[in-house]
Amino acid sequence: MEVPIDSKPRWERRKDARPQELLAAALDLFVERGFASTRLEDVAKRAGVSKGTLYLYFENKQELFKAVVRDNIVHSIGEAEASMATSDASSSELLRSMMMQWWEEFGATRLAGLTKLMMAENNNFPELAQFYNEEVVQRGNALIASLIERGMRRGEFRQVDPVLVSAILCAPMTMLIMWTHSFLPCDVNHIDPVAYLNTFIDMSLRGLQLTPPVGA
Amino acid sequence: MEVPIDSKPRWERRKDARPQELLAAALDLFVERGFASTRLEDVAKRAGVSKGTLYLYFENKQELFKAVVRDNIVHSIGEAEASMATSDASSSELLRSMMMQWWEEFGATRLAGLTKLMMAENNNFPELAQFYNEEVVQRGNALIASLIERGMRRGEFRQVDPVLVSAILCAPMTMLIMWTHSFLPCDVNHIDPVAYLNTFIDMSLRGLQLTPPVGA
Amino acid sequence: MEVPIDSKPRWERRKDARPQELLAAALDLFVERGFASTRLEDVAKRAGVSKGTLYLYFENKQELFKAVVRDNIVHSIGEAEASMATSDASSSELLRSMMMQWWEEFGATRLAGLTKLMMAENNNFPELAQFYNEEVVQRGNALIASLIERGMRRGEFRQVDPVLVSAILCAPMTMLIMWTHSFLPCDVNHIDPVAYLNTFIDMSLRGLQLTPPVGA
Amino acid sequence: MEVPIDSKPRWERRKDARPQELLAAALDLFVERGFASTRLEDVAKRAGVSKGTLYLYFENKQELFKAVVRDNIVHSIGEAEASMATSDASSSELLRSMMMQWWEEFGATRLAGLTKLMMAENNNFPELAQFYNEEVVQRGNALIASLIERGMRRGEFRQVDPVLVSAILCAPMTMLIMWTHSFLPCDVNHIDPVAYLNTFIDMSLRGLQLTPPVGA
DNA sequence: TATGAATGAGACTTCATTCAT
DNA sequence: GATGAATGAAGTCTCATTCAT
Repeated sequence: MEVPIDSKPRWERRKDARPQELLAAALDLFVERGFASTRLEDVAKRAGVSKGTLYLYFENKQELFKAVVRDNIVHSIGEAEASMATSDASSSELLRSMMMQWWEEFGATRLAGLTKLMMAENNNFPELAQFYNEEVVQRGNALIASLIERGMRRGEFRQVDPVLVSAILCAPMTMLIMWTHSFLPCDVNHIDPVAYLNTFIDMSLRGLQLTPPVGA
Repeated sequence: MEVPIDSKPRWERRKDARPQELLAAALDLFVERGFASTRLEDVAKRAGVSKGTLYLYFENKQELFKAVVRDNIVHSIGEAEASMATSDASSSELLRSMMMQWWEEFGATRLAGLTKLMMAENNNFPELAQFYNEEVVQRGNALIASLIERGMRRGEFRQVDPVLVSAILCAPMTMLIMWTHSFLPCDVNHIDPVAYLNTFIDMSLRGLQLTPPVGA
Repeated sequence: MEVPIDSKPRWERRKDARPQELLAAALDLFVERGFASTRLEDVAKRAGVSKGTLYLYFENKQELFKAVVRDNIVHSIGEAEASMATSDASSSELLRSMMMQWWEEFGATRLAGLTKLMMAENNNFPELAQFYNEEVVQRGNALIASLIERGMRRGEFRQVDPVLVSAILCAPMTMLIMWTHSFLPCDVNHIDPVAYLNTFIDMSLRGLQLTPPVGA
Repeated sequence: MEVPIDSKPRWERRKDARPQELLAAALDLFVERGFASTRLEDVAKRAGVSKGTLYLYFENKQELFKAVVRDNIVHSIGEAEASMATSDASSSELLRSMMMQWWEEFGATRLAGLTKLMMAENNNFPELAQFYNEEVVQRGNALIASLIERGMRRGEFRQVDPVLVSAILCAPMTMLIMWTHSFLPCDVNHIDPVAYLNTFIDMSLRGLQLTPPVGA
């Protein structure tokens, strides 16, 4: 890493690398201990810098957290939005593939700890809660809602309230994270996340299908 | 209460009027502000005693928290178990009525704050998390699972994995609580809980119905 | 001091004494080092208590300072207002006696350090500046202005703008303090404050007299 | 400049364009915010250099401060001394015109901020206080004192102590600066400086007049 | 039992100063 | 000479916990 690839002096390239090192250290500790219990001194120490250096890059603790969220979550929502816009799969398949991909690339990773963190501490940090709600929750819901609308528009899904249904579809995914990060350690009946998701998607797609089953 | 006298943990043995007042005050504040942000001075003030008195009954803040959870959480589930056993309604109707009743009698009340609290703080209280998982999560899931099995047995529901489906059915209910106690204050698209539940139940019942829709 | 005169336990009477001990310590240090340079830990140490104890009695550093000002300055302005209201001396004599008394009881004492402090640091602490301006500067000026008006009303002084003149009359007194607390240590031509004040009062009274001197 | 090359203090020897830019920037910020609240980073930024560069020219913050005072304050007094020596106006008129001119050319300008600054921060810099006292305060007072003596010599003023009176005459002028730079922002009863000065000069000249008013 | 004054460790944040480049 | 990233001491404020009464 420290090999001088370009003409910049080492300490200047250092400046470019610093924020990422700090964000990585902060992500680790926020996920591990939560927001309030994470001490900035520890973040700095893990990144191999001093306390004061943090403040060269982030105005304060909350801004550091926002930067972590932006760098890790907000960014990938954009990609999902883009990929949905260009897909020509059936809405059922699209819903399934997006959910499974979301699980692989987010829910099953360390990043999901940020979701758990926000659910746990948002009441104590209203500004963070608002930020997260706007940048993540609302956008995530909107993405799913637009997928529902796509399915209805294309005659694949029956008519439903896309806002309510997207909230319903997001709930088990969030819960999966909460379980993983909360009760999993003490849960003897481990639920297999992939089986859970597949079962849920099956059930949801049946529930969304155009022609109601006989006798409903 | 149901526990033999000698097996009671020490914190429970001293129970008389005073500790109950403290627990009530602590419940209010923990639900309102979370664990870390609740100051013992405020708990004492609300209970009308001095800060020092708290320490006569609870060794420290964590023990107070544990006592609050233990004292409040287990009660409702037994009733639900009993009422299900005696019902002769269709499983669809039973599922719907139990969920709506659960919302009215638990989800919409202050007690639901304990669910949010447990989800938020369980990492800090592993022992408590296990207790909660066993006494609440598992029993709640088992109750729903037995309802699914009842429906399958009676030919009302198609064959599914009752454990997975019960986890799926519980998720939106828990999420409803999390939203109510977390992002609701800053969420502009307020979701009506009853509409949400009804939509979810409709969708789930369709997804559980015996005859799959044409073309599925 | 600690002899139990009344029925209160010793530590409880301590609570009554504390604020005064803290205010005394704070006055010492504020005067000696200024507002910004005074560390609360030092105030606490001088009062023989711990850092945290300060916060039992004063919300923060600024409130502590305000309390010091209230306890030492605001309070004595009230007395001066009262004593002026009841005096039947000539306005000239009243002006002179009030000024000399002010010097003895305030300007020449340690308290005057608070005036110097406020002039020095008000720009950095706008809230304190406003407080001091309203509670001390304005009230002090108003007191002198009302004395001017008294003199004009009783035909002792010529017609002047009482607001401007009171500002003028206050200026040398304040400057006396600034000198005493600023350049005195290095000023070789020490000015005798009493002579200075008398000269100033003589000059001012001549300047205020009803009949202008011949040839003016 | 007028000093022989070798006797210049080291900091002065390096003077070229850069230090002047730094001093100008420092003057701005010291006047605006005071000593303690001025951040060297801001000084550097305003001068268009980096923080480190400051330390090439000034040993530390205090030395920078001293340099600013030396560089800005001493100049004007010499001019006033010269202009008084050549005037043949009446001493009353001379006093009035010098005071008004002083206000226009110094008191009302940004430079006056240095006076306020010196009064505010001198306790933290005893060496600087002495310098300022000798070079500014004493010389200013002596100038006014010689004007009083001129008036007495020419039979225009009654016999007074010129040292005391000059101190008295300087006080409101300094106070005018202190007010302008201190409480003006929060003072609702804004005093017009020119009116204030005129009132003060009127009053003082009456107080200095040869023939005492009838009944004094 | 009950009180509540007192404690003191600990967290965030600022900024003068240094130093490798 | 010039840079600007990095440092770390210092200061305010909080609050769980203790203990003399």
